Amino acid sequence: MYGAIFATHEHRKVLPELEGAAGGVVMRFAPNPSGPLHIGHARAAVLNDAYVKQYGGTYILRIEDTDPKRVDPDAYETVREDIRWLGLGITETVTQSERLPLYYDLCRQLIQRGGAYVCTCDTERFKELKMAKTACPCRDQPVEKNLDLWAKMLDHRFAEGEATVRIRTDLNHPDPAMRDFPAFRILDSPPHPKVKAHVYPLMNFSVVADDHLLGVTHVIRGKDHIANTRRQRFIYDHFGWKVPVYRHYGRMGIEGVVLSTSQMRNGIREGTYTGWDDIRLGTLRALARRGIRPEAVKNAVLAIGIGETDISFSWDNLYSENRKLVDPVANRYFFVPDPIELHISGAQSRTAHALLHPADEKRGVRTLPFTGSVVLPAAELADRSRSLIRLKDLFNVSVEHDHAHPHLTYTGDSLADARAAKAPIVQWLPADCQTPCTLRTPDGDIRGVCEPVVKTELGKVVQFERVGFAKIDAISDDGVMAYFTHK
RNA sequence: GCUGCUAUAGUGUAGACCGGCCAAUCAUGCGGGCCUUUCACGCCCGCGACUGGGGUUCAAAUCCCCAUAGCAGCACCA
Repeated sequence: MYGAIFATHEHRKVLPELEGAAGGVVMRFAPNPSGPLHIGHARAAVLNDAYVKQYGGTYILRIEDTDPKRVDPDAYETVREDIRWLGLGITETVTQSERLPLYYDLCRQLIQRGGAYVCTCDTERFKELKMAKTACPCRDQPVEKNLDLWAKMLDHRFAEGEATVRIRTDLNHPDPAMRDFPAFRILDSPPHPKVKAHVYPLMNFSVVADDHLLGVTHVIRGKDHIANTRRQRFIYDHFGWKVPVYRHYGRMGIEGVVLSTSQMRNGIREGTYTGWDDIRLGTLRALARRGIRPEAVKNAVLAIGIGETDISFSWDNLYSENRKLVDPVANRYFFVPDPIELHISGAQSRTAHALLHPADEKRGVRTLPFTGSVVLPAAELADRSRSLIRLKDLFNVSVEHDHAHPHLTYTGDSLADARAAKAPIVQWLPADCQTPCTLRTPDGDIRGVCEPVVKTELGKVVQFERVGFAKIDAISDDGVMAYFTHK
């Protein structure tokens, strides 16, 4: 009977079926190690994860680090941590920079098949030809020459920009983006942090190579990859490989936070942000720091699904998911923002007991010794029409405003009286039993005081009664630093 | 500009492939009520949408066409 109290009876929508998935799937999450994961990554990561769980199979983490310009050496570990936090069922991990020889070999095979050629044209020149649907001179070189040029590329006989491998597609393709797109490039700098190389595969090549080599059966990715899917099909066709099943979800707008890795990095360097977990950022670690549970992120993302429509991410929905998780477990405490200290006339000293959780008496109580004076939120006294206030778990007081100074007088213990008078029930703290507490919100810090026992909740999410949920972020001589989670 | 995708309440989502059971689902949000020593949780009630216009049909949110809007791609990034 008691077990039912916290049960959520909501039936979760299942994701739409994927064709050809009945016998199990092989899927992958393929981030680029340029920084920590954010909500946008979480969508791809969680959706793929959910399908692997739904059909059974393997879930590959593939680190796509084939662009040394966009690799942050720290991100290899950062990404792993974020994935661990999300609780993804990764069964295998591969790193593309360790697989360069594989791509080189496949490239040679593709050239032999006539599916690719080495182009030594100037970029701008090629672009003009492409727009004019005209072949560049390199396109008709014999296979032998292409193989020779490819060997020279690997031999570092070309400098950056002097040679590139292109996939032979269809120069008359109506979409210029499809026409003989590049597959390998030469990069003299920066050096790759993990491997010594100068010839790098471009995403469309390495992705096809790995999806095939790793046996990936289904790919869920954003619709910004639709053109890539189409390009990749040319490579599959050249090799005669089986194409995975693709699904492209729509663009997701996320308001109020910074998601751009470069913007975040600059902001951190310049001191605008305190770090990757600054609450103004949309990183998973920022959410974690604020007290958002990974399951809430998962649930919110699954509810969004894989629709192709562009959507805007709803913080309300995420908060709602998180509240369901956190409300049953968060202990309750008093936090008095903007406190003003007042003496209460006519009251005897006594000790108040307040439940740590209203639905679970067994968890016990907090004790608040009242000795004559209390602090109350200034906002509660701003309304001068209020004549009666109940201090939660203590007693009722009448309020009289003598000019700017409110005077409180004890009027009784009866909860019924307070209810009858429709008196607000507010949080308070004994004047001599409180700890400074800062509540950090996206709109700025709120200074106040909280119960001293909050110090025992370090790292946990609590609920400040009538204020909202907060994660206890740090304890110091200055008091408690709490991060506002949501109402 | 070229190529393509999408269009259901404030937000997200179901229904659309196989027209009728859809005067359109669920969640969130908002409003009201109940419960309650929190403005939390829970429960109840309510608000709120098929982008527009044509067409096909006995019947269209669902199929077709046009318009409009949004988005994506057109990188030697992923």
